[in-house]
Amino acid sequence: MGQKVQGTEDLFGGYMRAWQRMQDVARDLFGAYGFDMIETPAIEQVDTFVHGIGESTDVVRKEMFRVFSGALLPDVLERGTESHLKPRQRMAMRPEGTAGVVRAAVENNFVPQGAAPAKLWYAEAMFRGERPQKGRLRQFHQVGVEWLGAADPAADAECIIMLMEYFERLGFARDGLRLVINSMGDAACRPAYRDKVRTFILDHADEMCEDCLERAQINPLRAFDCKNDHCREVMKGAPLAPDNLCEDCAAHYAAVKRYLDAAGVAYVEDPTLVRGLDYYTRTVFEVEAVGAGVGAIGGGGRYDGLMELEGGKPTPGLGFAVGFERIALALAEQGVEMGGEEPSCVYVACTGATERAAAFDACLALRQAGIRTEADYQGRSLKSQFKQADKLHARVCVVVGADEVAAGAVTLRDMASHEQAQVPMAGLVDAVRARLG
RNA sequence: GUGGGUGUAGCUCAGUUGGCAGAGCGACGGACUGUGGCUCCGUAGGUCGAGGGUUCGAGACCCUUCGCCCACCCCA
Repeated sequence: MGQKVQGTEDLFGGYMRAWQRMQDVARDLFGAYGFDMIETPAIEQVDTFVHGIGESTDVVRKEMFRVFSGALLPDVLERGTESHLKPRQRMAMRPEGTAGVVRAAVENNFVPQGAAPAKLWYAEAMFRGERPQKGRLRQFHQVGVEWLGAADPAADAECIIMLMEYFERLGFARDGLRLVINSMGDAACRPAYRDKVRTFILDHADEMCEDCLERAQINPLRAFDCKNDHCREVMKGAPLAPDNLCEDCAAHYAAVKRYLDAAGVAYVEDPTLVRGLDYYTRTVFEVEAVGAGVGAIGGGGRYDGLMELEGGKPTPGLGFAVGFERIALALAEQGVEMGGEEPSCVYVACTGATERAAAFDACLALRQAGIRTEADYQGRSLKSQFKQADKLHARVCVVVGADEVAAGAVTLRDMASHEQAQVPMAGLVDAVRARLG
């Protein structure tokens, strides 16, 4: 009995085609914006993620799959610590894509001083040790982009515009999407703002839930996300990020909004939008499919300090990631099957063992011409071969019978129109091509 | 990590107070011997998630265990 790991899925059939379509559309669209594809390792040193994502985040604290070789694991278990391990022996499976790409950019010097920005996109599996539920798996797939070396607010706007265009090309109606934006400030103004929110929570400590009191210590901004109605009510009085931006951040945010307005992209400003990863600065955004009930289907923002955190020179950056599984769910709920139709083919039917060799030749010729060709390998009757042809969505059926073999020909049947004609074996490929249009 | 639900044919699920494992769909074959979709007829297919227990007898009751789903937390 096969056993897969909890919260993982096999990708095949229409689901596989959907994932490939995500990538095909990304290649076309992101390519037009000047992005090239990159693939980074599925395992990285733990520090790559810890530095980038942030020590205080849930992703790092409880959701990362740690990787030890079979030789190291007993040792780690016995000592109850990994502190004796060398950095390269402490690894984790990537829980998101940005940290690895930024690490790659640092190591390979993608953005030398004074150079044009590096623009990269990826389509990869991510791993998080959470309990699975709808739209949340432990191995899931994201398409994302990272744009390193661009400080211009136009880059923020272009990123968002490209993201919305991407959703549209995948089959979403623009009014079925909700784009939410906010600015979280930068190293100059965020720490002070954070402290203000912490102070606010502590001032209202007797009214807040325990989780929020813990958040006040670890990451106070996340109290805005609390599901507790009373906490939400209290937090309405809390200081808001956009009101606490330094001059530069305020100007940047205003410019981003101007560009979005100019491009006619609708957005909702949510001064309480907080993203769960620590590396974000200034612009953050999220997209949800209205009524899909799967959470955000994409999100991202600017991370001007991340290159430095990963050991590089100060370099601005921004990007986003979208979740394949959630997008597939959300589209399905809107009646859009992302995987599209099953492929059609040409079916070669033969009447018996004597004609099998000629059918074999016909198959090879068609396949060498790049035409998807199927045939019977179970000795079925001609009638049931036609049933098979129908199930396989054959547009043309090539019949190889005794008469045809004797005449050095085959019969072509157009499955939709029922038209039939005999053509010489030598002209098979051209005749089929003509039928397929 | 916490809480709830569920597991019977390829799929969706019935299965009464414990008494010979079922339906629909799908698959396969056939309806005068070289032609599909519709219709009709027929056939095959199950370690009832696994292990143990109670019983003359367990899919059902008890214990254990595993898988999966949903929700919380968090996030894509």
